[in-house]
Amino acid sequence: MAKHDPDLSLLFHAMADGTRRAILAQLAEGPAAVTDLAEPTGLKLPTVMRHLSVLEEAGLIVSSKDGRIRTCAIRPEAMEPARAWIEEQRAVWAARLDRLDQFVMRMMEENAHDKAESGDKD
Amino acid sequence: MAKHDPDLSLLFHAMADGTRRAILAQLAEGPAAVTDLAEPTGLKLPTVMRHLSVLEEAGLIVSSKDGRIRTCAIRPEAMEPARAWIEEQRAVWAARLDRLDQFVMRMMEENAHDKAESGDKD
DNA sequence: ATCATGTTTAGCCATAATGCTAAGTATCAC
DNA sequence: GTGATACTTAGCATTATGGCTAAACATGAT
Repeated sequence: MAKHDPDLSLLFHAMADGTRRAILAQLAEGPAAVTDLAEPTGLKLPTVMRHLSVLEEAGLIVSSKDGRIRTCAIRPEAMEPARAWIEEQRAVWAARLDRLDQFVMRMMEENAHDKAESGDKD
Repeated sequence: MAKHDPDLSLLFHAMADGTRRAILAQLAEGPAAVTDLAEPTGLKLPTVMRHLSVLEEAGLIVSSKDGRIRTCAIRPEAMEPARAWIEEQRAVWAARLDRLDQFVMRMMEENAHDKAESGDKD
């Protein structure tokens, strides 16, 4: 339970941009070259390059160069920590609700006992 | 399939900060007042207030004021779109792998046929 | 060798994000 | 009312982000 998890911050930050999510979505369909990734965004190449390096530093993609073409590929397993963190919050919250539930149940039972002791004839 | 999904950007951006994730984790255990949320962070109140408003604008928390105390509570269902987006990327990627699989299978079959036609005697 | 193609680097600009302090407002306790 | 408590607002400094252009570099085609 690290208080500051830089990996998670990098991950979420990488996914927090619409352009980068579009790039990831495109790469989910298959590897692509930098130019092919840039075209649908309508942005200039250097700008796209920067997005790509953010994605790569977050571990969400890998890339390799063959000749003058750099091919990028998604690494879907890199999203797992993000998914897991979200899941854990849900789990903690659910556990708390369970405790609340049990608490309420106990209160209701005790209340029933009290009523029974003080006379159930009403 | 909106190209630019501002909600998702807000969500991921809100979760991209360690302090905010710590606050969410604390709130998963139960509602808390602003001061109680500020204390473990070591940050000043105005700074924490800002983090809280980022979380609230993303829909991740709600808050209400009773007297001079503002109580914040998590809204775990707000994380669902983020979880769903991650899940969809995985699904698209998995579907692509399936297609690749089938492609390879077909290639292998055709290759087998070719060999059979041109003579299967080794 | 020359030229087109596909990045890559460097540097600039505008805006947004994260922290702070100082001063304000509202409520509760006396 | 006075003072303490719990935010809230305003404003400022620093750094990060997201876009651009212009120029460099590397490779493939002629």
